[in-house]
Amino acid sequence: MTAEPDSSRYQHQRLAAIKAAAAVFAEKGFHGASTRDIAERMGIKQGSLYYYFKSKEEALGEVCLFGIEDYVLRMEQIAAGEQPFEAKLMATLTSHLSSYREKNEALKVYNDERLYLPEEKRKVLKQLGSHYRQLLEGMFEEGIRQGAIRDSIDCHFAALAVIGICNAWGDIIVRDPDLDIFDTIQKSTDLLLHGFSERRTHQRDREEKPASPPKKH
Amino acid sequence: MTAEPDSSRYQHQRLAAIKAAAAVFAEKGFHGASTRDIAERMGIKQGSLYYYFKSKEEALGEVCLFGIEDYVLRMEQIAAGEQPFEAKLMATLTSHLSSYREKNEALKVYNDERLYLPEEKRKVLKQLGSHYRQLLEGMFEEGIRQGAIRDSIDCHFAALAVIGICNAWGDIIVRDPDLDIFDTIQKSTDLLLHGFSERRTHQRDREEKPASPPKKH
DNA sequence: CCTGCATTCTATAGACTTATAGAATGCAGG
DNA sequence: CCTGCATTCTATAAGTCTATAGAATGCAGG
Repeated sequence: MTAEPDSSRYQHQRLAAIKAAAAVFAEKGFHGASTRDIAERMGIKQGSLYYYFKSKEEALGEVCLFGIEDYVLRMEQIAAGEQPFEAKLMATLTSHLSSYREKNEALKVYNDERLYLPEEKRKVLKQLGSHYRQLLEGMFEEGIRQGAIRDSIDCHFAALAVIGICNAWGDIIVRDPDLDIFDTIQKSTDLLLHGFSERRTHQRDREEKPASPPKKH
Repeated sequence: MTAEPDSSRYQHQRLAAIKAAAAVFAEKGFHGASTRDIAERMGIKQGSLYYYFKSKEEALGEVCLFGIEDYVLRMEQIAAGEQPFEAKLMATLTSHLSSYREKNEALKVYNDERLYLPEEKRKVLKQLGSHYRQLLEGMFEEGIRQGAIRDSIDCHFAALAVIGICNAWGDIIVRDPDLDIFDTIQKSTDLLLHGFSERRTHQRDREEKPASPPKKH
């Protein structure tokens, strides 16, 4: 161990391995990617990878965990905050879509490949995912109590819809590095809050937009 | 050819092969599935599969095509119709989500695995997909002209969002055969049209809900 | 019954993969 | 300099997979 008690070169290289695996799995899929691909991407030989992972499957597990762990954490902070519902929703989208840029491909791998993990590992991830969804559901329930959203909203449906939209944009974000995330976040938040329909009356708003005169056809 | 000019046993079996491949690819992914898996599912031996496909890749191409071809057709009919915007949107969701049930897994395979096809085949599919999106964009433009939706809507964004939501639900539909599709269609259409927000004024509506008093927190 | 054709089978070549074992390398500290 | 440990390498066993070749099967019509 030379110097630090535990986190010397090993920890650093293991993380590099996880990131390499994330990139390769995201591009070729778990089964389409070979351990040689991963090793080559981090500049070592295929066999050496097994110094860091017991198996290819373990690598997948680590990538998936890496992909969601702190994005669940961020969701907890958002949910616990004091902002009004609209701000929380936007913060959620911001956090979720930003993950797709920052963490590169690990979140995508979690979404697309986790089901190739053995039952046991999948259960742990499933709980994290369920927790995320429940936080979101709680946010919607709070929104209803506060009168920010309609009380006819099915919170379970709403949470799944938000997650679904985020992941749909995630797919696009990962493949198109030029997409303006912030624009997407704003438009998506607006869509989720207000829908496409012409609002045919003033809301309570006194906002930035000069409110283009509600021309009807 | 025994009887019919062309579509004797061969055509029938080839379709069976495409469906078997769709099921297996959907479950295990293109690379995770073997030609043996496909053959076994249709009750023949691995080598016999090559009587129907030149390669595993060709099978993937056929599955993807099978997955979208007539769902694009249905979209054309919807777009060309005379219904108001709201009805067209709902028809779109109905068509899209129903495809996930009817066509079993082929549409899912199109979504998840088509990028493993060689450039050339992918281009054909991409055009079909783009066409679908353009039809949807046209629907939104028409909706704006008719005053059904806000003219601030970005039609390109809107089309991608609708497709994204449909595919997100598709993932869930394929894995959960008990999900009530019709309920999902209705809630999703409502979400897309009106959003989650409390509408704080009478629209033109005279609907069922007695409009719970807009309590603020 | 025999011939011809469509369909399926068996067997296998050749390539590629995961995972392991044991050797090499290089650095840290005595 | 030498020893010990962490890290990486080489080589390979054992298995799987795609695709092909040629044989078997069974049916239709003469």
